[in-house]
Amino acid sequence: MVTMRDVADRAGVSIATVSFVVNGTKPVAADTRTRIEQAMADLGFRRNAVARALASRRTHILAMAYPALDHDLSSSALEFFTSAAATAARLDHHLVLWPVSNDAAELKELIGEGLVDGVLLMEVQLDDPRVAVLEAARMPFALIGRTADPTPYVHVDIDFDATIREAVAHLHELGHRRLVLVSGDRSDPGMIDYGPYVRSEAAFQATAEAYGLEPTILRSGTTAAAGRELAGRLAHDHPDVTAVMIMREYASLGLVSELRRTGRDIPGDISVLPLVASRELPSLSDPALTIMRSPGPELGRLGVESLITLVAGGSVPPPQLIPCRLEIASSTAPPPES
Amino acid sequence: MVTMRDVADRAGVSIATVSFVVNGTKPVAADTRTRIEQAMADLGFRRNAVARALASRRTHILAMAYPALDHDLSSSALEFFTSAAATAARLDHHLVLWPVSNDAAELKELIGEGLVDGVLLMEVQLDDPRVAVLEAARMPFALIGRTADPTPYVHVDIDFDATIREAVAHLHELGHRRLVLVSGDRSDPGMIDYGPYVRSEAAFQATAEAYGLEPTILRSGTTAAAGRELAGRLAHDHPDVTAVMIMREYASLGLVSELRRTGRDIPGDISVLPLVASRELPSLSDPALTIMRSPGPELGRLGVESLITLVAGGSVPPPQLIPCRLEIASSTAPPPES
DNA sequence: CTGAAAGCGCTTACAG
DNA sequence: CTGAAAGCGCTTACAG
Repeated sequence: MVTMRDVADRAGVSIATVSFVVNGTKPVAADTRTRIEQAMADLGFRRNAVARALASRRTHILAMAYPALDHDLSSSALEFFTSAAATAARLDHHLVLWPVSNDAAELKELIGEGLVDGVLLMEVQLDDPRVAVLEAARMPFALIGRTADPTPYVHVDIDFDATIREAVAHLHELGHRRLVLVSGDRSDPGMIDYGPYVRSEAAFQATAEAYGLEPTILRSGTTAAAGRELAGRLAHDHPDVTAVMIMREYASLGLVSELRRTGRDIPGDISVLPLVASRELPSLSDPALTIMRSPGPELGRLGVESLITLVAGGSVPPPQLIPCRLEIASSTAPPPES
Repeated sequence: MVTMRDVADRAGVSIATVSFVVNGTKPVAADTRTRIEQAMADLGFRRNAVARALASRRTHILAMAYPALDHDLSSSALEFFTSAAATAARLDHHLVLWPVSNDAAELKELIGEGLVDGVLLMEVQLDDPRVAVLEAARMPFALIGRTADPTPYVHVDIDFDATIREAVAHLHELGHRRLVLVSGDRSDPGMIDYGPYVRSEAAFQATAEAYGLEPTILRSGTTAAAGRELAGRLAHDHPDVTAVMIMREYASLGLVSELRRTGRDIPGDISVLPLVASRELPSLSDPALTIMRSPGPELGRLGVESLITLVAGGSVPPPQLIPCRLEIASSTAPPPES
């Protein structure tokens, strides 16, 4: 391994001066700098990340804490991870994966090791015990999602208000007046307080009121089978509904396939609009789905950027709320003539 | 931060002795040990991972190098990551994400930082330039996948031979005699040499020969749309085929939906068997798909275990080839009477 | 603009 | 069984 000592010797300077040019920490005379840079190139020097971390008290490592397999994160999560890791790399950082459960003790242990400068907290609950652990440890963190009152914390999240507004506007423009929002099943203990459901439902109530519509809300599990079951409930309990906004992407596949199987035309008889969908979803269904696409990559990037800003001790970065964007395909159209 | 110095002072010993009990490195008298453990508990000591790493020359950090979004890794990849990270944690390690391209220079830079003890290389090509980089840097690594001749390297991979054998056996037992294997499109430059395709095709040739069947091989892109297009080719060019084994899971969804749209009953007229599928796939389709399920979690675990063994300098862990397992649902059945 | 030196918090021969 | 001390490869006041 080539160390600063080696570089310093070859350039005829002290290791402090080498450090100054490597980090740009202090001005160095042009010719000295040139000699050092030459020596580094000759020897193939790379600054050791561990020694740097110990001396500077900054590891430049960030942790991504996510509850392993608690829900179907799958494809959005991978987009998110990749974007976050790439952003971290661009800003001279690394990203470690902490697939910790929502219980706080495990997180506390990991923090104690002193390996990371900050934590990105995914799948935040409205009342999240992990936040207290992070605060007590004075560990910088950013929320991906929001607690009930996220004001005191650095956070980035989907803008559910704007997402619902755009979705409703799209359907309303097409002529739909009987819309339903399918939110997630909250019977699961961990899900009672799940922010995306709570906020979307509230946003739908408000938006529907603004349009003078009745805000019908249904719940569904996450699987395609749950989506199929939903199709039955819809036909039986809400036969007049002409458009469905649905938050679970796998369930939307089951919903569409069961609706078609039972003779409903999509989008002729009923429009289907998945709300927080990943890139792959549209093409997985027939007809291709119009979606509100999840801003996974943007959230990953912004989460890391915000966290690094916070760690650097600059100003506290403002919250970032990013709406899903409408991507039109073939599952929404004007309602049938009535 | 509580350091070993603090613990040593409170227990009335030297920091060396504290280190011995923390790591179990050397025998320590029972009462001394008790005093130290009490002091650690009182102070809430946690050994600093960075200092440990610098002194011991082992960071206990592993890197997961994967080409970001080169293909559709999505859901299997997340299972893999999570399993790998959890295994790492269980063995006192961390996992960092390196979404590096397949080009070797970037990997070399990262290795140079000295942050990681070893690298897990995903999406290995038959002739992979990254392997040379790793070898030159004397960086321990394990392949997830295989180079053309993986013998010299620690590797874990899907056992394509056994997977194809079980898939063919399943279909043959049902009575199918006209099978087709749908492999991936290799027109993409990076894909010409893609191991999973190459090995599956070879395995199918061999297995078909053993059964006295004609080994028809088609290629398809990864998307659902590509799967739909495939349905047309199948009907037109291979009308007598009664069973399709297919390697791309999204394409299998398009294939099934297009077959049904054009009036083919599944599994009545034709059986469909996705070969390296993730857990979610079966329920995403109607009928639910019988699959050969990808051993993502097992590969993640074995990859990390093998790599840690290698890093620890023990014996070189043997290759691990894990077959996909047959999970029967509703897309395979006896062929129609002819 | 540059250097000598302390120090980050551990591990690990070495000595006793 | 335990301790004193060197050392891992950097950063960072401090002095000049």
